[in-house]
Amino acid sequence: MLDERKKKILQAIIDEYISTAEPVSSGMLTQKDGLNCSSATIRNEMVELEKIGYLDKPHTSSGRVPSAKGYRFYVDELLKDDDISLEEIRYIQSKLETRVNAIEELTKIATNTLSEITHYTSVAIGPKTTMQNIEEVKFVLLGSRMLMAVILTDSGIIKETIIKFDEDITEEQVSTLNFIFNNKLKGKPIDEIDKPLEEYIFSEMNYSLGVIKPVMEQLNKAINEEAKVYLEGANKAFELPEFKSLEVAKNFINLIDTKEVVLDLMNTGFANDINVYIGEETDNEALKDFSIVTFKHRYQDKELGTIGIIGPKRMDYSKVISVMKYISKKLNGK
Amino acid sequence: MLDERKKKILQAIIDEYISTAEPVSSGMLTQKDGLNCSSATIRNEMVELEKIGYLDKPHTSSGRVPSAKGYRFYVDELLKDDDISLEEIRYIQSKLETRVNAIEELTKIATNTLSEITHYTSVAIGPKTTMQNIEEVKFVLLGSRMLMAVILTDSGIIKETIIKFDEDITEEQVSTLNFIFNNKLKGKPIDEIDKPLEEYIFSEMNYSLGVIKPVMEQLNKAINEEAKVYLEGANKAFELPEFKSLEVAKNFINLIDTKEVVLDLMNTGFANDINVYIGEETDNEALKDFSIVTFKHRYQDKELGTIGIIGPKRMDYSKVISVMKYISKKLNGK
DNA sequence: TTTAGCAATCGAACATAAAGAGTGCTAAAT
DNA sequence: ATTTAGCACTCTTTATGTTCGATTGCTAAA
Repeated sequence: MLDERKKKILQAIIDEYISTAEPVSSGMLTQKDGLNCSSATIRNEMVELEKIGYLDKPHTSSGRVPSAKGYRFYVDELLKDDDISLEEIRYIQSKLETRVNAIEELTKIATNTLSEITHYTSVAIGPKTTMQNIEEVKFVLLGSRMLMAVILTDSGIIKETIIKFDEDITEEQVSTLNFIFNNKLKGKPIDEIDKPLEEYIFSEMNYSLGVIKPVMEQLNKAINEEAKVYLEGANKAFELPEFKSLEVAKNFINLIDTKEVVLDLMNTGFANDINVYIGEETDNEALKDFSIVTFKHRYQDKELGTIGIIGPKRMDYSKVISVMKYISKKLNGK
Repeated sequence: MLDERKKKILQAIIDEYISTAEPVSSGMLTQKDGLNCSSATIRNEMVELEKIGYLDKPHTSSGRVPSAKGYRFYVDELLKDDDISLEEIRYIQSKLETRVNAIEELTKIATNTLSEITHYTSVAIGPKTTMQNIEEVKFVLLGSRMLMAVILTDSGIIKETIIKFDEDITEEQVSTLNFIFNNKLKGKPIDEIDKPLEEYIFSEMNYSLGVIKPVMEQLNKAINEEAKVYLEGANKAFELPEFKSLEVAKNFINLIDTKEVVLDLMNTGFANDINVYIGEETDNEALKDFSIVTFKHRYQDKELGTIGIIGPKRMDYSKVISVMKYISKKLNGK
């Protein structure tokens, strides 16, 4: 579709624009290696590239700027692979090697590392608990009127919640609860605990356990709770030249404060790949100046959440994608 | 120290500036009720107020702006009390009435409410676990190589942590752990669990329980973990006129992203009062354009954390302080 | 002690000009 | 057929000046 020279020029323009944030002129490009032609020739090519929508011009007499379509072509076809240095690899390794006990912590570390290396803002959401199967539910009595329920799912996610009662709970009641839940629910999908439990209680216990109602209520609440969100390096964004525009800055803040838009995007996307959403591609006004790159965080191929980067449309896709691929692989293989 | 008229003028200037963010002119003030004199008289008074450092002038021919010292006088001497409407009281009540099971949730709700009502950004930090006494420690086996430890402190804070082992743990070992911890540690300060435990294990158990080391390590880690931080309404700040300045916006983002400065400030402050830090008063460059108001969140007089507001120097101290007082009282009395 | 009056000061808004960067097009060169 | 030199044209940026209005400080009268 695009001849070699056009590809080279497009790549050069995008690389240049990514690093300077300034419109790229034909004159500038003649100074690059590999392009053995005059500025006039480049100008002619630029008109072509603009015609097919890969480039934009802020105004008549300015240099060119990549369009969303241009970035898309760049990401899909021109990307340098493995744009990650040895130091970066070492740094990531050292961070991920930290011995952690809970998956949440690992997610946090990964998110932080991603932001550190790319210098962009990084977001993570925990897994949807509702999608997991129950491995084990344990109840612990705290004081005399408080119960903690700990749910362990088959992918190792741990979720705990507290249930308060207006009257004292006995150790015996706790044992009964533990018995019921662990015998009847093991391996069941977490969002379907109501039904088997109801059946069981009805058929074998004759509703004898009065504590079951508040427990079920609180468990349901805990399970359906929104996944936790981690945000790292929001301040880094403010060093970017695009944040000179108050409009852009404000949009960004709204994006990461309400989180809704970003999370929606993170919940779409394919499981086995890195997903790139470039500026206005998503048809969402709030995202027009930003790009989002996400991947599903998996451990031994079980989905544990989504981690993403949010940065300017002019983000260093090559680096971001390379680093993500590496982190994703490391997380999964651990 | 200040005669009545000067006080009135100062108050009028600050009130006006708080609501408009524009330098206040002598002419403007003559239109206010209660000041029955000409603009020239007010001008004379203004020079006086400027001389003692309560007012500033952006430039020679502009109106006056309150200085940090001016705000300080305003907060200490001129504040309208109970600047809170019936609707606001109702709103706060309805929010705080929500039945919650964990203290963390209540803190979150209070923080959110505070931000909603004042329209400023609100921050909360949980209590320092180290300052509490242990009420109960419970261990739960999850799977075969994972242990969850749940610590209940005397002020009702619950802290849980996960310990992973390289070999299987038996239910018996768990029982032993529960026995040791609950018999030897009840009522002890949480940051001193090592010593009595060590003594006990040494004298009565002869180090027989091999699992104790990783448990202690992880417990210590959990106890000394930084307190959780809640942030609400960061985006609201961007509606303020002072955020037209990119400099200010950037400072703000850094403040709430790194959090360090704000948390330091929140950790100082007196327990029984509302603490106000106005702009450059703190000698911290990053805070020069902002004010911070904090209070200790208590329940039945036990300290549960700190909640604060961060807003422009020109914040509505009267409203913020009134609302805080009310929320503080409500939280404590619950 | 207060106030009217007024010159002086400064910022904001607007207009204008000059400089510089970059383009598109034309016509010549390869 | 392609490439390129040359040049007019366009648009931004920066600097400069001008006007307008708001507000002050000061002086002198009330």
